[in-house]
Amino acid sequence: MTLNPQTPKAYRLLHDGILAFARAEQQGIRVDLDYVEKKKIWVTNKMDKLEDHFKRTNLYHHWAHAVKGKININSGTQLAHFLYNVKKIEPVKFTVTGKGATDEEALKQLNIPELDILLDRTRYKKAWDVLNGFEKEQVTGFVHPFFNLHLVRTYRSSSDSPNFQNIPKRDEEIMQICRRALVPREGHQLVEIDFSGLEVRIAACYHKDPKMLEYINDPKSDMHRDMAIQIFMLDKFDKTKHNILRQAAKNGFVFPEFYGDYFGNCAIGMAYTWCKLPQSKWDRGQGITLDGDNFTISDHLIAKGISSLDDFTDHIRVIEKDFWENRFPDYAEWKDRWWKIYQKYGYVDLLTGFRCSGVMGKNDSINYPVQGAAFHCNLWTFIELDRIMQKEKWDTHLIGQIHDSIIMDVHPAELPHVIETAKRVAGTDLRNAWPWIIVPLDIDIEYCPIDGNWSEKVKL
DNA sequence: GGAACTCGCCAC
DNA sequence: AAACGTGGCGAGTTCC
Repeated sequence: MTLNPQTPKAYRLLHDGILAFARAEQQGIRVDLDYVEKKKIWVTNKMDKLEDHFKRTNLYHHWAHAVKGKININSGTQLAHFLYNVKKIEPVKFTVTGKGATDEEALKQLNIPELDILLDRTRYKKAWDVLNGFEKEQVTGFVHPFFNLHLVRTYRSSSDSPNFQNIPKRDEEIMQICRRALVPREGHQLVEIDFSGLEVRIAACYHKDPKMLEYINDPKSDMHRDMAIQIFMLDKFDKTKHNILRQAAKNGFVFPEFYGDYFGNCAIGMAYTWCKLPQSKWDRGQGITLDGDNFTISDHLIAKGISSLDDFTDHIRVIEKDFWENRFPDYAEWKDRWWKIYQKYGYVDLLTGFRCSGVMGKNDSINYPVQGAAFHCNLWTFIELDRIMQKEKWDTHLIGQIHDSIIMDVHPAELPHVIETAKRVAGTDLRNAWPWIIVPLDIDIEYCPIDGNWSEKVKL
């Protein structure tokens, strides 16, 4: 892609950003090499046991026979051929090239217990790959991930060698295995600051939808809670019992809708990923259990008259229509307007002074400027903290960044000052520098114990 | 023997 | 009518 800053200030942001990132790259992140070495063996053992278990199944022997002994359990291609051509199972999911898929979602739905062993092994293999990456890239006990500003078409950053922006987090066990490897310098602690709801807030700077601004400005309001109530037809929202449904609404409906997805995919995603419900007709007792109740999500939905994925999809269709027509009409209008601008001029401009051009679809023309400008808020904050860190000669260092967050290796005595500074830079200075930010911005802080590791991160 | 591709999976 | 944005990386596979 071609970098396309339209103003000296925009150019300057990248120039200063590269220099600040270079300092973080040079600093690096400390790795517990003893741990990595031992844990890789442990993970290998785990994988071997699962492999042995799988090798004792009939499915394995059929597969081995089908490929004349040249079986490779790491090969999705081979598995697809065996399942869909040899065994003639009808795929429930297809890849972009139209072949039967063998990812987790596809295999789970085949209801073949033997395949669960294979899927479990894949989890550990992922962990092994991450640990191996740290080991391969470390130099005298430190990894030095690169943070690139010239590779992403939305003007976000990328990271490599190792990629510091995709270390497992969601799967608790795999997260623990991987993040335990990253530690602070002696006597220090790892701290992460992250912007709350950054992309949603920056999007609001473009479309200025009053309902969205209300959600952002009123700390008592909660868009995801409201959507959970609507989607799952809750009479009363219980913070602990229904938190999983709030997560489902947020990550399965609200965010995909903002990215340009539609109700069909959202319904499938929410039913499968979050509620653990099958694609067929739902029976009572299926799916996740609502915390503190002897009551599953299917019990609840069936009682509300929704007893299959088809019913649920119809339901989400209505909610989508309401979402864009009644809840966020100005946001919806902005999306159409922005797409028309792209169609007329062939480019869209970011609020931060950059231009996106080239062939784009509607979703791109809406997503790129939001993603880019949101990241630039994080970049500006990174640059400013880096500048202050040098000027005040902190024994605290910026060591990484993940789109809307900054990771630091902090001297404990400096922690209060670092937090205070970060809150001021992100919450006040940034808005003063960029008056187009018409929404409040704030950061959440997470920290690890002194001499702890990155898996021990907790909210302040 | 390496480049290019596909697939799957991790993050935001 | 059609239908999810941005990356990196490993492994397997195919092509030249």
